[in-house]
Amino acid sequence: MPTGRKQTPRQSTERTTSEHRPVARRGAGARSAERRRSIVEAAHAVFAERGYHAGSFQEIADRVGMSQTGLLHYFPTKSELLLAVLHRRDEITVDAAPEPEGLIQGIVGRARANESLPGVIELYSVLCAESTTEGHPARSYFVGRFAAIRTTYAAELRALQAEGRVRPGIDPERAAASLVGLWDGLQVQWLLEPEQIDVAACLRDYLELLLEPS
Amino acid sequence: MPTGRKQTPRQSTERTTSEHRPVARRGAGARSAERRRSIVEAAHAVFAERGYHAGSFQEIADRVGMSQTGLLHYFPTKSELLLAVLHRRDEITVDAAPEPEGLIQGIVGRARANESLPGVIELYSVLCAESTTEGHPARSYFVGRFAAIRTTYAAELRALQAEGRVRPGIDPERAAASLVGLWDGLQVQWLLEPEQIDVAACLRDYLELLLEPS
DNA sequence: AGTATTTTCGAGTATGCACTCGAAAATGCC
DNA sequence: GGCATTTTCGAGTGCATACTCGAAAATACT
Repeated sequence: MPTGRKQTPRQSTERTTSEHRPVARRGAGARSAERRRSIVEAAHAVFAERGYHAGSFQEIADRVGMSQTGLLHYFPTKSELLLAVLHRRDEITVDAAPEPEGLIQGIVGRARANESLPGVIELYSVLCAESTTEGHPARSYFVGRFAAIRTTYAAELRALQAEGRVRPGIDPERAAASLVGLWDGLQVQWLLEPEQIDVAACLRDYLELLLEPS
Repeated sequence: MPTGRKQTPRQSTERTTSEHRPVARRGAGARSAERRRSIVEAAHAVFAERGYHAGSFQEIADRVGMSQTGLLHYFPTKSELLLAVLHRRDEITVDAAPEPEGLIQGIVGRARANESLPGVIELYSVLCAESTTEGHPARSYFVGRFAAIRTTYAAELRALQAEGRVRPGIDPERAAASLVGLWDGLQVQWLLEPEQIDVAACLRDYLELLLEPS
């Protein structure tokens, strides 16, 4: 057995996720939520730039302007902080996602919007691939997230199929997985060479291939 | 400025890449090449399982059955070892790639073949995303590799287009980037849930959408 | 003002990391 | 056997890491 990493779990007696503090409301408490938010924000940036393993408490603490130990008061372990960042990211993208339009408009629009916030994409792409490594704390998060997105897209495609608007011979499940994969794969290329890759245009091309010319 | 990482470059006086030792051929020399190969092999496995940052000289040395310092005799820096691994990977996949068939057969066949060697895919997916982080030693490798693959595919698509075998309205450059992205993105999902994703089938679906039904 | 509570941090622990140094052991040519 | 060279490693360096401990400072409710 090779060395391996320690990363003790630490049980985390309460307030594991982040919301609904128990009951106690004494002392300087109002500032707490704000602090947590700014920490999560800084952690988001650091994990996006460096990845989970290479990102450190120290750097996050530096950015937020407090000591490393002060930070540990809010997030006692690194993986807890990571999960808080990921869930925060969900909130952000859900908030910024009315998606009232059809499948094409919605996806292409979101892809265009993503171009202006590269940090979010970077976090997603880097952590997503990193999470396939052994014992990564974000693994189950990404497994669940991918499954959810795939079923959502598959349902939308089946609905369009019922209207006869999908080109014949398309399998909705496979097309949903392909759509997700295409998006993520293009984003990685875009991160490496933003000039060369037009994520939204490629996605539109693909979706137009899927749908009936009508 | 936050802490940051050291990672001194170290100049590497000679034999930077790996091949063509200078002239000296004395002492126990024949074993050297074999050793290097087994080290690169072990490093390949470790980087695939853990990524570059989380993978360590110590674990690689353990697997190859030698001391960490002994390993450093062959690869004086970690990034040199990484690049050796990546170039070795190129050799492997080029060797196993006759690709005499057409675009579809070739790509789908290679995707199927990849299913039996998950380590190779894992290495590729993990390092590729990791390389988008700041100052990653594999960044330029992946930039170059993506560009090369895209131009290859784009050329093949243009050739098919000249034969009238491509569905009208397809942009070869964007389709090439999409093909690469689709493949990579699907592989990440496959790494997370091998049962749920059929990479080769999805690729075939996409390629059949690109080409004229004929 | 007093006090319970929260927030913050300085100092420390144990560990892992890439990498250095210097020398012993192994090896092959003469 | 002698010798130049290569291969190997033990010991060490300096640094970064996640995380602990205990106490001081800040805060707000009474």
